[in-house]
Amino acid sequence: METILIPSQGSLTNYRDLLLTQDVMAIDTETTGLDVFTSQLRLLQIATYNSPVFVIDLFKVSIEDQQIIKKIMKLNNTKIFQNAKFDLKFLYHNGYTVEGILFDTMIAGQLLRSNSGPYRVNLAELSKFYLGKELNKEEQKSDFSGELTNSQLQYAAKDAHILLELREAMQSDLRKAKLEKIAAIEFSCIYAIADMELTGMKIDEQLLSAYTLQIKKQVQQYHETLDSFVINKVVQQTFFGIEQSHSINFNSQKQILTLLNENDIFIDDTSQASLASYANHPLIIALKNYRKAYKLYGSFLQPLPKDINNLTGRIHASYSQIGASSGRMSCRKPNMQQVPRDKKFREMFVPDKGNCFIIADYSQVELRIAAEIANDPRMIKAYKDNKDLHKLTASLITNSPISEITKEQRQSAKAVNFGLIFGMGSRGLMNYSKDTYGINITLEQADQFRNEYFKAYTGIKKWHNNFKSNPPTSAKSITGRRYFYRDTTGFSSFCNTPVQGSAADILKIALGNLYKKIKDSNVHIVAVIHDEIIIECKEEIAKQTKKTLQNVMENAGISFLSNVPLVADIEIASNWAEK
DNA sequence: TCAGTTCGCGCG
DNA sequence: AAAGCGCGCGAACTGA
Repeated sequence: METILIPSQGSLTNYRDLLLTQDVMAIDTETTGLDVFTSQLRLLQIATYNSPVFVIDLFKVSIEDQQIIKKIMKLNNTKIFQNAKFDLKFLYHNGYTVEGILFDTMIAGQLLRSNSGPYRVNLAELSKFYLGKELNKEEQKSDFSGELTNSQLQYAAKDAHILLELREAMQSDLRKAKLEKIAAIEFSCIYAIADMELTGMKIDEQLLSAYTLQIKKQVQQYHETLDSFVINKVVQQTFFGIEQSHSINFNSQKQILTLLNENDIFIDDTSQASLASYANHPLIIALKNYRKAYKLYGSFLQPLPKDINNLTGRIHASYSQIGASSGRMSCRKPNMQQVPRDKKFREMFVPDKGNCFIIADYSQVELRIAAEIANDPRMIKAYKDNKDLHKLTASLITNSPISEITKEQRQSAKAVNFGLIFGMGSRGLMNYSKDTYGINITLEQADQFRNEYFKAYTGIKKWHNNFKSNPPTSAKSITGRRYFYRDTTGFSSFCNTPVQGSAADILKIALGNLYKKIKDSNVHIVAVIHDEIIIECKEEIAKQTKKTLQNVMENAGISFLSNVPLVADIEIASNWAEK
């Protein structure tokens, strides 16, 4: 492997034509740290098939060469990265716009991962597994902020160079496994995700601190209420000796259980399901209130300030593109996918001045997909006719006309639809009804519900029966994403995984297509929550952007769903709560 | 003492 | 035979 160090061994201007005519290039970067806002982009390595690897020191590169790099990055060719999101964020943040078709070896590794495949998808592991080559990882964590050693430069070049070979091996495996479609989908939305993380989401800090204070008080209040139920004051042994405590730890399930016993409540654990049997007991009510308030305070409000970036004043959450085995994304620091629905929480998330949000989510996308996959005639017809499936289900299980279905009945049917399709049993249904709606039904009634349900939805019933008689060892989503089940995987997972995964596939198609339409404008994706996309743009272009988003989302399933239409509910909003 | 696990619960 | 699924996070708990 030959290398050319820029600028010490020459200028890119000497290789201009060569570089600008490459159909395929592998790209890697070295940075002084992991955080794009506080670290610097130091090295850019470009490997191609018919030239040495260019290792460019961006601290020292000339203006002319910077211009050439910009042109290279904008080439509409195939660009190979290992974890492209990381490099893309740094490149964009440093003024290098990247275009072209991506091939991400990390994402490919995750898609190809099987029972026999590598569990980890770092470059060394992929190289070992797909090429049988050991990669020295010694230099990976080295410091790239000062003078660079020869070996640092060599390893940097090697990391880019190996990607060319790796892509060939992985592409062939993707083809063999019929994973090319889903790979193209995953690759297409990396740009969107990188842009989303870089853009971040603004939070109104004054609202945050005011609300934090308010909930903190609430926690104290409920704590005092709980205190009043404590009969035997607890003596706590601490590291420093014995301390008389006037209270018990209400976060401790063990201590809570003791407290419940003292108040003549005898249950096995303190989960919501167990508490439900005593739903009207003042102690249980107090406990539920306390837990709710404490959860809001401890899990969301109190830790949130540390996730606000000092430099941008925004929240730049970190998404894991294939975070769930189903194919869904996951999100952390903070997890934007679990921000409470309470108005007070979501209204803290706001666009910049002069901007607005456009918030869109798919209407019942998983049920639509289940209808398609299970090929259920009644469900398909309902969706084709744009009927309300929840009302239909309510009508079927209560044996009353759709026109007489109450709001509450529809709401319950919603849970029934989701629960029963994904394998919930009668007992589960009974508990769910009790926990969620406070509706006490007997096991027999739940059983009756279930029977009526499957009498109505014959396709779903057949689909289920097939899993029962022939438990699968693997499965695929509508785009061909693969699932390999363990021996312990059960019936409900067979029902759920391909449906949840197909919904994720469709959302990712939408993301990829959306990015193509907005990349050259000042429109940015700021959050994605499973079936929901939030974008931020100037108020003046809100209406047309809304149209774009809606079209992209509703058309995303066209090549994979032939029997059910997709519907996106969409709103222009001045904060996240307005939906 | 501390890393790893479990519970409970927020979201879809 | 019976069975909703997928995450991340904080706090408590466990085990060596």
